Amino acid sequence: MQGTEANAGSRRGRRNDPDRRDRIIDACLDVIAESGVAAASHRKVAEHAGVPLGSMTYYFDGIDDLLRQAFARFTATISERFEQRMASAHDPASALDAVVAIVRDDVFGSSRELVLTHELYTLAARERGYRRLTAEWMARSRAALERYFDPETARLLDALVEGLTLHRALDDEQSDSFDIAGAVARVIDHGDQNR
Amino acid sequence: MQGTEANAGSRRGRRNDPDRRDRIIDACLDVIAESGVAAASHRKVAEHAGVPLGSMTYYFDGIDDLLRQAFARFTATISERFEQRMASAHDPASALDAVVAIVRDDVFGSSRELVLTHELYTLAARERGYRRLTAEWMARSRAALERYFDPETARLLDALVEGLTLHRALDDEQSDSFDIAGAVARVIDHGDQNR
DNA sequence: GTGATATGCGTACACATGTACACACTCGTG
DNA sequence: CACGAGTGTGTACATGTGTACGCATATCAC
Repeated sequence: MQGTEANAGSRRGRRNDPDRRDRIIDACLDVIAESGVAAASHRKVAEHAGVPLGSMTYYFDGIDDLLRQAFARFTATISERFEQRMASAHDPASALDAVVAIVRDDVFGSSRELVLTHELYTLAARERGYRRLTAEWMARSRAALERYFDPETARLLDALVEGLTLHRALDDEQSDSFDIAGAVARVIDHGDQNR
Repeated sequence: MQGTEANAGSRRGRRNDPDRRDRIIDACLDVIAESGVAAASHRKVAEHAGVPLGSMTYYFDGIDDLLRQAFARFTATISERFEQRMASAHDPASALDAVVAIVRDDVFGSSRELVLTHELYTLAARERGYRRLTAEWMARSRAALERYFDPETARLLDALVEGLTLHRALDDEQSDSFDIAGAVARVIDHGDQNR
């Protein structure tokens, strides 16, 4: 149905020059962040990446493939960074600090990641394929949190972070003065933070 | 720049038959829920609503106008329902029950509202015009919560609900067994619930 | 040098889109 | 009955889209 030839995937050229592939994926994420998934056309991405249009279908099996790979890279990058930051913590208290710092950076940092995240969420809310990506992402961040908190607290923390980020993103003013650390502490204080 | 004629808005016909307008908006939301904002074209919405293509530009000033009005109706509907449910509560405890019930319904109910919400969030994350909509929406739900909880708790609750909904939407399994009531209570118990 | 083979790209094509605009049609007024 | 203003629609057009495919170019064995 969707592969035009049965053996196309593995035979049609070795797909050299991974640098170029990477550049295309990066450009794709840039375009999505700037103008949305809907605007991420072969032509626009190609122009942004400085590659000819023909390269698009050469390096990727259609635009769906490109989008999927772009978001896969995005979630991988974010997850890695999250795990790195969490790994530098050595007890629940410093883990909390790390969480707060991450929220801060996601919130005050460039809106690029925020927009990309929402674009992915939207795709995931409708298509199961992308939901695999978001589910894995969430699982990884929960796992990182569970090194310092019990599972229920970890889940709650994760949800809270998500919600706070959302609120900040969708409300222009208002949230500036919000005390992130206090909110997080309030969720934690109550529970029994173990291990 | 974007109005073709200066007086177009108020003069070009009285735009009768509001029923038809409404039907188009409903159809638009249906299409968005089913296939996303990107797929909500004049033609598809027209077909879905059972109106000719020409009606699209007749009743709305282009597709942006249609989308904006569709989402405006969506947020208004949701907000009203939320306020109604919250109004039926008479003390913090029953208000909590109402919140839990709403989360349940949003989570287990049809995915339509969930998908629409994400589509709107995505738009809002990138365009200020839609952010006005989401900001107002959030303000209304916070105000409803503040009838029973102090502002900080209300904000936290709101964020938590948002986060939980998100998690449930983006993770196929896993969240089934999650204890919503417990999570909400945990946020509340700690704080001083006043008024 | 000479051919062969894999790599990469320019281009064309069928199709979908938003929107404008000329045309029917209705209906109330004289 | 005549007619004219206003309501609503069919259609055409310019533009942008994904993708296939024929052709150029580089690389390498001999």
